[in-house]
Amino acid sequence: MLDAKLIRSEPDKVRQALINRNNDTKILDDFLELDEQRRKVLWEVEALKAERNAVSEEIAKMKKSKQDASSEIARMREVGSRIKQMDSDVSAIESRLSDITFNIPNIPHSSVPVGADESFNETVKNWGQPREFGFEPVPHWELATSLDIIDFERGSKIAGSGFILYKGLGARLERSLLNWMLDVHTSEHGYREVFPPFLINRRSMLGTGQLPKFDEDMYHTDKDDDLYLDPTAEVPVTNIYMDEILDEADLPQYLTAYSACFRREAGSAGKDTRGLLRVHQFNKVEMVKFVAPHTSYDEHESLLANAEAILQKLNLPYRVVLLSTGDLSFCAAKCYDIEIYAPGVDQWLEVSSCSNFEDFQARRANIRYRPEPGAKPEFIHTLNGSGVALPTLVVARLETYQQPDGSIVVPEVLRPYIGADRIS
RNA sequence: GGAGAGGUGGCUGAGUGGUCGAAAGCGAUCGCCUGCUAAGUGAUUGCUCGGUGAUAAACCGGGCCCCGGGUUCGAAUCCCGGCCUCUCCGCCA
Repeated sequence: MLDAKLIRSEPDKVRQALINRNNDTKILDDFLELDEQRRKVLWEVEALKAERNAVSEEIAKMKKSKQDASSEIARMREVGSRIKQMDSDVSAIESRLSDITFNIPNIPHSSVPVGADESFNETVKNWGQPREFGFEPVPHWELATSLDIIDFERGSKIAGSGFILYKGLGARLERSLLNWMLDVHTSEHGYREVFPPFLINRRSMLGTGQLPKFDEDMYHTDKDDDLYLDPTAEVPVTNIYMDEILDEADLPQYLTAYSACFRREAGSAGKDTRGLLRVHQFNKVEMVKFVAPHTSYDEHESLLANAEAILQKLNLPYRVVLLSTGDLSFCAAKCYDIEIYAPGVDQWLEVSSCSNFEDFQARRANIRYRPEPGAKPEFIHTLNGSGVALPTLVVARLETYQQPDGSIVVPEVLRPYIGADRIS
């Protein structure tokens, strides 16, 4: 969320950000009005409390010297009940205000192209050449089904459509990719591995911004637990330091984690959802960074490079897209998407999203650090990027490395993990 | 799931209705002392909201002793609910 002081003092900046994001600005006006109201009521109730504190102290003294304090007590009884009423007014206002604040998106960074939708996104890099085929490449669901490495029908039978059953070398490939990516990030990119819970409480979901806006995209446990299935390891990993004040020496901190990811992806059906293109449960390796504010844009570039390295090692052509203000996600100040080419479906598919949230998530999750010993705590900056998401990676992998006979070549780097050089 | 114990500042830990934002110790910061280190010594040392002010320093006020309610003129302290931790029992991959 944004700093209330910033919204108050520079409302035009916030208004412009909302316009650039193609959002309604009414939310800003609601905030300003309610914020004014809050301070007015707060001022009154605090004056009453100050009086109560002072008189209570006098009462204590009078009682000690055996004086009669009954008229003061009677008066304070009145004051007390007014305070009670006003306190409940304040908390009603504050809860409405926090609903509003939690729904105001981040302000895009100045380097983000301004535009209402994805047509304003900028491709900033192309790497590799899509492979030339001497035959017609087939989509991954055909390859995987005929090789019996993914069983879409039985996956649906067990859980429903969008839930995938990997078999044999398909399962092995899944596991190999996860292990290999984690190994690359930990041994070559300086990340520390963590293995987080997959069920997440409400507070954490608020902290990283999945709630309150995207409730309907999340799986939620029934009964009284009030737990969400994690939609990405970003959530549990970023919230590791919720409500903490880190030392400057603790930064920067690079964490990487595998998690299964659960998303409803409600309303989707049709051509773009076949095979692995849109699933409700998938595997992903995520990278999360906690950094000092002045370093976050450099850290953002190296985060992107860490994700790119995975694709380069697999020799999969990709492009890097800088998202425009209209396509930028709610919490992000700046975001690069990495898309890989999948020849069988002839599409560029998002395989990673690398975002700098600046202090937006840190403020929600209350994650701070001391710039130096004894200094006032400041909010840190958080970043994260997929490193990378498996479904689209597997799609591109299968389709790119397919052979005329329907078998699939295993890239060099994965052979030690899979224990085979070809899936056939 | 059942029974019990407990949750106080960066840490240890005292505090059962008023002068307690909280003793003491440790740690940390700044200074003094010291050939260096250690020891000693003095001072400082929480977070947050609002106001005045320059979105400074400083000052004034509110709130915070796990969280939320309640009792009371007044709550770290009493009562209720919740969360978490530990111990024992049960169940279990």
